[in-house]
Amino acid sequence: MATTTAAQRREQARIDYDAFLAACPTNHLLGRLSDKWVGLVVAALSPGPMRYSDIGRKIAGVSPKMLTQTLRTLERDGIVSRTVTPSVPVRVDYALTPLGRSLAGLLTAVKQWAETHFDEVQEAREQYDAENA
Amino acid sequence: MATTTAAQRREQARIDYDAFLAACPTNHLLGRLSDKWVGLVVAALSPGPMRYSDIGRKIAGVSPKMLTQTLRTLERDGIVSRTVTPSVPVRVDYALTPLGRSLAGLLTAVKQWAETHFDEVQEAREQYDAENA
DNA sequence: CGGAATCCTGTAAGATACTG
DNA sequence: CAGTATCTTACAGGATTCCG
Repeated sequence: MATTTAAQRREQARIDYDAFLAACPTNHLLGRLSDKWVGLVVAALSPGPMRYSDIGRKIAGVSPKMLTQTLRTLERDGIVSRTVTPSVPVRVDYALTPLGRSLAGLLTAVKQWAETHFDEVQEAREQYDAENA
Repeated sequence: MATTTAAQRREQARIDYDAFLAACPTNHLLGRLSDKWVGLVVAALSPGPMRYSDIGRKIAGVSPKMLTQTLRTLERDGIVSRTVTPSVPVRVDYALTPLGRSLAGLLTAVKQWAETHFDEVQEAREQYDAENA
């Protein structure tokens, strides 16, 4: 009998499941939204277009690497647009696309849910922590 | 003049910002939602209560460690309830709380957004990849 | 100014084995 | 059955430095 019993079967299942998850739009979107900086960048860009370093200043604490990385993936997904103005010092503006504004609306919905139920979560936590002294 | 110019200033800003983010309900919720397994567990529990190993079997590819960890944090946040029945082999049931069902509703909203705009994202990506051969 | 390339490190996921 | 304890990796995130 093969020794493939517990571990290998689960590993295979995980591979299949990862593929399934990668193909799942919802899961993918959640991964995107949950990214530490994505929410902040979208929020920063909501009022209007901004330059690279303005975003960096507004977000305060982001390294250039992460800012670029975040903006790149958002640009690739059609969430933000990138406009280069080849003046003497280069000028690059970022703005939300229509799709990006739609995403901002979704974030607003999440925000409202969070604000509505935040105290319930807090209460549940305090109770849980009290019970598990 | 002090040598604290670029790096240290940003580090300080990051500390402040981390505190700000930790206190932000929206950001915190996003972090929770984005957790790889949370969405799956909530989805698995949506139809009704389930036992520990049933969830593990349904999710397929989750290690006992991650399953327990996920369930614990969800329980602490008041998203799921944990019921122990001290029979001969112990039996533990997990179920969504009202708050958990509310969260499931939010996930549904996210899902709908994802399904609605997924093709736009796909298109944007293909175009982006084509331009950056 | 707006990035790209490189290296380094902390965290956290996962495998594995064991317990009440 | 329902976990816990431990170990090991992988990779995201950040500092730093240099280029167009």
